Formats: sequence, C-alpha cells, structure tokens
Amino acid sequence: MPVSRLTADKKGEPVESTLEARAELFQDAMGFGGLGRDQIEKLAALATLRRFSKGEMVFEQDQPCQYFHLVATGLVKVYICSSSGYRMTYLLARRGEPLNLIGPFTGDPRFLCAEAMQETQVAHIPRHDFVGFVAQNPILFNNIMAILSKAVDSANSRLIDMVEKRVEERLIRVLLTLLDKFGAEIRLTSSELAELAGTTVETTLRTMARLRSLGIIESERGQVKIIRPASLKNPERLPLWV
Amino acid sequence: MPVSRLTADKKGEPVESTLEARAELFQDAMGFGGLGRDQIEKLAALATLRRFSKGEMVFEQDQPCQYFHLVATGLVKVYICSSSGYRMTYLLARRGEPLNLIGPFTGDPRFLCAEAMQETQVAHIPRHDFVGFVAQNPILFNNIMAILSKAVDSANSRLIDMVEKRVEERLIRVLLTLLDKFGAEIRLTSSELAELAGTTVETTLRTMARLRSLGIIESERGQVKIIRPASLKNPERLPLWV
DNA sequence: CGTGGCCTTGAAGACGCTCAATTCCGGTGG
DNA sequence: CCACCGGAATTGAGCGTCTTCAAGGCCACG
Repeated sequence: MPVSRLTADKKGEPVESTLEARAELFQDAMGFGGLGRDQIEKLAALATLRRFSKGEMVFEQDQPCQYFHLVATGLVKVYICSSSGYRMTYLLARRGEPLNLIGPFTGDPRFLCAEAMQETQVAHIPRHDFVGFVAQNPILFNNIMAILSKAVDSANSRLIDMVEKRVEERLIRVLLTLLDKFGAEIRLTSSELAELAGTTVETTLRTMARLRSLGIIESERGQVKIIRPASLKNPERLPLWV
Repeated sequence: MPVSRLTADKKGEPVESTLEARAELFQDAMGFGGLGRDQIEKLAALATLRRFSKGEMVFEQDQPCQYFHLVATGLVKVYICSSSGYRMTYLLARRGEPLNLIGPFTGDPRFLCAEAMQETQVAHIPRHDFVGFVAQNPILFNNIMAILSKAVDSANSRLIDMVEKRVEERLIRVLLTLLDKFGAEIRLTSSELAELAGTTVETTLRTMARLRSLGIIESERGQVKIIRPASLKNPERLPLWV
C-alpha cells in the first residue's frame, strides 16, 4: 500500500547523452515512423535524458503534464491507482515506447503514474516543444492515433474481461501477452502479475500453482517461464480447472 | 443474446437536409470549437444525414470504418460486445456528440458497435474527407486529443471500479453520471443500466429496489427518477447497505 | 386477448477476496 | 561467518458478493 514518495517537482537525475544517441532512439521509437532524418534530429535536439533507479516515479498521478516521456533503456510500468490504493498496471514500456501520448496535448493532470521497474533512462521533451513538433509533422497525428486506437481497444477489452472472464483466463491472457512481448522468460513477481490481471497476489499464486502442476509454466522467485505456450493458447481445448 | 441484424453494407436511410442545418449541427458539436464559419460550412458540405429507427445499428463491430459519425438528433449507444455476447455500454451520444473519433484515422475495424436507442439522425462524413479536413485545421487535433483524454481516463477509471467497487457503488456512479447529463428523469431500462454498470439485470433490479426503499430514487417501467441526488453523492456518509 | 419484453423475487452455489500463519530466499549488518 | 529482516511465495479456512437459474406478475402493443 505505501508508495515510495520522492521529490515531487524534480524527478530522476540528468544524464549526459549525445545528439546521435538520442536520434538513434527516436529513429526506432514507436510512433515516430515516417520522419526524415533531419526531423528526427530536430526532435532529438529537444530531448534530454534522465535516469531513474528501481522504484522511482517518472511521473505521478494528478500532477500536470510537463513532458513527453520516451523510454530509452530499462523498463517502466504505467499504472492507475485508486483512492483506496488499488493499483492496476496498464503498460510495461521498454526502449522506444512512449509513456504518455495524450498528456502533452492537454497538459492536464491524469490518472496515470509511471514507475521505473529497473535502472532506467527516459527521454524528456517539454510538452509544448513536443506538441509544436507534432503540428509541423502531421504524419505523427496518424501514428499517434494508431497507437491510441490500440490503447483504447485494449482498455475496453480488459473491461469486458473483468466482467465476464475468470481470474484464470485473465491471467493466461496476461501471460500470453508478456510472452509475445518479452519472450518465454518473464521476470515479474506474482504481485506484479496480479496488478496486470486485476486480482490479488494470493489468487495469482494459486492459479500459477495450478498451471505449474499442469506443466505449462515453471516459476521461481520473481520469474515465470512459459514451457508450453500452446496449452495456454487453446484454453477451450484444455480444461485448466482439472 | 440475439442482436438485431440488418443489412451490413448500407445502414440507415438517407435524409434530405440543408447545408445550413448541417452547419448548425457542427457549430455546436463536441470537438469542433474554434473553427471559423467558413470552415464549418466546408465541413457541413462533406456531410450527409441518415436516419435510424430504434434498435438499428449505425455501425458494427469488426467492420472497417468508412465514415466519421456525429449524432444530429436522437440517442445512440456505443458499446463493446464480447464473443460470448456480453455487452458493455461505453457511451450514450446525443446531438453534437461524435460516435467514432479514432476509427476514421486508421480505418481499421474496432471493437465498438453503435445502435440507435430512439428514432435518430446521424451525420456521415467519408473518413478520408474527415481526416483531410482535420489535417487542414490542426486545432481540431487538440480538440480530439482532449476528448480522447477523457475517454481513456473514463475507461481506466471504470477498470479500477470493476475490480474494487461493488455493484452498488458502480450503479450509483452510473446514475450520477446520467443525472449530470440527462437530468433527474432517466429513461433507461434496468437492462440498459446493467450494461452501463457492468453487471446483470437481476443485480441491478435488486440494487435499485434498495435505493427505492431508501427514498433516493423512484422507478417505473423503463424509467428511473432520482429524488435525492445528495444521498447518492455522499455514499460514505449514507450507509446504503442498511 | 395473446405474446413478448420488462420487472420482481427466491434460493443455491461459485468464485475470489480477506485474513492468517508459515516457509523460503536474498541482502545487510554486526 | 552468522544472525536478522523484509519481501516474496505458499497454503488453509471462512465468508461475502454476485451470478445463475427459476418462476411469476405486470404492462404495452399488435
């Protein structure tokens, strides 16, 4: 329940970086395809890197948005936090993934927080610089809308899952998603998986124990390994409740 | 479970309308503030009106997006539908509210469906015309992002509610939202309220019976009337489970 | 006047949360 | 090197909330 509190106004430590390295980052980043090299460098010139230790907040809930954030190295989890302290992880972002596509446009406080899960570096662009740049490169509109489209569909799909799917199915879906993105070896604790699936640690553990006894996964402290992904993909054919 | 099926390719009946009337519509519409009269009329010139009877689909799930849709009269519900037939209402749109802000940009099929809840007229703009117009009026991009921002926050907020709030609290939240938007007399069936709150008809009925016995609402067939909104707004102070 | 949709209520049962106790592991400090 | 501590994993028991199934009544509309 207690969330680590750091200085609210200034987050992370500045990191030296070359324009070249930053351009490289934006070159491959999600949502920036279709830009010429000159524009990429212009964007890179607006950015600065900051480093965050494990557990540090990149930005917090209910604070006005100052920067556009793009992960350079490491891993960041973006989550929503209810008044009672319940957390629900929304996104696990690694190199090249933006943390807040909407925030910079309105500047308003939102529900989301972002927290570094490892030693991490994040590129910051002042929000007005970012919005101005997008206005000059309308192709970014389409890119951004495409990403938002997926984000909204994903949120809606999770909503439906919360209503009609049992924890087991939701957890399997989480595992499959992580498998696609990070490979078969997933370095997350059960508590982190629980926040992704929208359930409690205990229920997650119990469900994982069942999957383990079926030989579908292996798990040790802070790590899950998917052994037989095919068994997860056909939940209809394999009655997991056995 | 059975959803009314109509012709898939052509939906609704064309309706004659004056350019003036359409310009009037876009003038007040959500997301089109800040445009000059000339641009409004240019937009109106791209649009055509179509009428839909109660229960008719304006667009369906998993079909490519052809048009941008804006409600002119009546009421449309936008919902997501799971494979097993579970529906979750996402938006109740009346005059001036857009049905699909994202779809036109990507054109891809999405999860959403839209269904007329009354006799309704909807303005259609071919998606490429709409996207081209937005590109020429970048202020619209900010407007759209502002709306999407609210939509995403709302979806996230509902996700949290689904996990940690009981049906009663979710239903109260739905009622308060409807109160703000439509006033104290809400013309919806319990089944429709259930799809908004993410629960079943029976549970909705039971909860409404409790609220009714407390004198907070009155309800008859297909209609709910909120008598003491203040009692709903302080759910902490009034123990509803009494 | 019949039929279908909507409202109502009861009873049973399942799913998952909460609380609690225990073990295991890694890191830290003496 | 060993002891301690905090976080993580595990497992059990109890129970509350909702869903599900079922049955009946009411109202409107054709």
